[in-house]
Amino acid sequence: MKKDVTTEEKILTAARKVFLTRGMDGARMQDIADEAGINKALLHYYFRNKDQLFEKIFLEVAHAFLPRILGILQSESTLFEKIERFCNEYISQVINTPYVPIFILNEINRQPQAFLKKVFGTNKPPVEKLIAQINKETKAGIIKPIEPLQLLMNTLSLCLFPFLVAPMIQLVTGMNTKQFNSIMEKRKKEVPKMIIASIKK
Amino acid sequence: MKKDVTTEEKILTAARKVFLTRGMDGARMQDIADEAGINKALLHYYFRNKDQLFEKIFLEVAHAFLPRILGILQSESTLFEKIERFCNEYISQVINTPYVPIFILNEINRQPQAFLKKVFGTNKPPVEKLIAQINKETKAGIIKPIEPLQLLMNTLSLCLFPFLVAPMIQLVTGMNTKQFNSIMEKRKKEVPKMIIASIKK
DNA sequence: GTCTATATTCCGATAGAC
DNA sequence: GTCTATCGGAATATAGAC
Repeated sequence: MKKDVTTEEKILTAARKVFLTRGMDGARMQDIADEAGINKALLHYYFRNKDQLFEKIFLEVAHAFLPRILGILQSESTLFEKIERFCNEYISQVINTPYVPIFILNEINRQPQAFLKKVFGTNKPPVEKLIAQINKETKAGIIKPIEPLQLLMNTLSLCLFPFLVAPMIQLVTGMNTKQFNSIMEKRKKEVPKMIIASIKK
Repeated sequence: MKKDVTTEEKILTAARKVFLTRGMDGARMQDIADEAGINKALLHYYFRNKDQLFEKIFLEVAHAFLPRILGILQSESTLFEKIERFCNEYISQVINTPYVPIFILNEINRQPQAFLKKVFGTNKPPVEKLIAQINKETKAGIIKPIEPLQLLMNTLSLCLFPFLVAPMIQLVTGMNTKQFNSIMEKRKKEVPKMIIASIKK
């Protein structure tokens, strides 16, 4: 039995749920308290105010979500291998954290510069290495000429966008979450196939 | 000179801007009043309350954004032509209304069923015809077998997702809006090329 | 640490003069 | 139609008992 969850953990779990689904502006401290099975005062006892509680959740979520992308893209594999691994692992991950993409997206919109600093420090995300690789494989005649940014946008678009519109898709098609996820499982193979086909010589 | 903008128009313009960038929860009536150069009381004089003002903006924005998709997809063209026209026209449109996609996305998330009803009436979006066409062209041997939903997701993903992450892209690459838009201009040709290549026999 | 009760702030909405 | 002033409720935050 794991009955000894600390109050702090209960709060964080509840806050994660509420913030992810409602966003900073839409979330109410009362909702978080209810979800955690405690009262509002206790929230302030553990986390001074709403901003700090949100910050805690945001950093945790963002760090679990974003750097993982870069880890794969910076490895020593070939470009084709990277694309395959990325699509596969990232779709797996997002299946388990469905509300994260839109949450992150909204934070980027709310304050782009603060976002970048909080998530990557003062520096920008390190994609130079990947860009160099794309250019190198182009010159080597392995892939067709393509702007690295376009390739990156294609990959992220095809992996992430469906999750953003998942509620709509499920509503229109009548699918449940399980069925939707199995659609996304298929994309783990189809997306890299499509991308690689578009750049392979 | 077009100095005779009515107060109502000023309010609607201001409200559109504030709601699009901050969302329903994040928007303040005071912000809208400031943006319009009037005071709060006048907002309530013209539009009873915040909900009604939001509803007005939402319907206007959603109707300009969504049904246009279906218009193209329901026409009498071949599938390849539809894909080309859709990407071309939709990217053009979104270049002119950059905050709309994320705004729509958040509304879908806030209340999926209400959204569907408000935008498409009590019925669901009429995509049966398109699905039939895809299946027909598959049997005719024109395209490879593909689930219609996957094709639809691919197309929407590649057209829309880049706009959702535009703030981040601009921040990381140092591009301004004009430069970003020219990237999207290129995609008008590249995206349909990529999609068609993936299904052409 | 956890609660109840209360203070404080913010924001949508209304009253009423002009 | 437009304004200033103000109300009233909701949400965040604090005080203080246990």
